[in-house]
Amino acid sequence: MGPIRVMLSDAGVTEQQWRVLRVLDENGPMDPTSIADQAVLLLPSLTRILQKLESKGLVTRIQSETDRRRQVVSVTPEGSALISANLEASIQIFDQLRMQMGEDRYDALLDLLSELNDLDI
Amino acid sequence: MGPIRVMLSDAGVTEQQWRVLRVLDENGPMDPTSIADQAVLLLPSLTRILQKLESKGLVTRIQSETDRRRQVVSVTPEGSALISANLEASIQIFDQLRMQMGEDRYDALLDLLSELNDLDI
DNA sequence: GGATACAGTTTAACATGTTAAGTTAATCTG
DNA sequence: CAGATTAACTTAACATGTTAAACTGTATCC
Repeated sequence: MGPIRVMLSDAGVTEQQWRVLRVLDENGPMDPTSIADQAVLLLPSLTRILQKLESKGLVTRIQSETDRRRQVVSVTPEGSALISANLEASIQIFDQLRMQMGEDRYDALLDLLSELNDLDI
Repeated sequence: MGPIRVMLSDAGVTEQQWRVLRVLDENGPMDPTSIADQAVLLLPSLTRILQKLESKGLVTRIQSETDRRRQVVSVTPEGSALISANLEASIQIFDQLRMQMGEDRYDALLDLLSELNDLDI
């Protein structure tokens, strides 16, 4: 189990749940479609993840008033606490990986993966 | 659904099942641990995949005589037929992707992913 | 204004990812 | 040689990936 997963496992969330929390933390309240896009998740996966996060009390969902098909997902104080308790360590772990691979190669990898993802083959 | 998945779906196998078949096709009969290593799959996943492939009649498993913990997995004639019926098209699809990304970038991506995998973070 | 198409999510079903625990056979050690 | 350890898989349990279908509001268009 990689160090990230160990850390998150201790915190009680999975990698994908963590990713969703971070996206919300960085962008503020937003709708599932946008979250899925930024967290690189398909909507059916996100649906389940949001249900889990909601049952854990880490996020809340409210129906949009203007368009009742649409939701707005927000982080709860508990969710914020979990994020700030782990953000620093999470960043350090990825920085360490970046150093291990070499910054250039690490950045190149992210670029290439992003390019591949955009090709949507 | 990407073109590879479309093709394999028509053939009745998943990407992972296809990967296992190709590894066996290239190396001949081999044991699950080696297959898992070459196909980049964890053993529990491979166990289920081999069960599926066996139930489809695409591979057979026999217990090793010298070490009865160990198995030897082989492709059946039906498995070979499926491989030769799809190998050419499969290669073309990946060649096309390689061209779309540019050979250099495609090769670089494979290198970097392999490097990341070896770091086993 | 009602049938119809479209948008945003959710459900369902099946396959794999991931970790821990279980099983059986081989090997090591005192 | 008996008991402990290791090896090779398998099972189990839970989470996500992936595709198709369903569901519920909104917008459209004759």
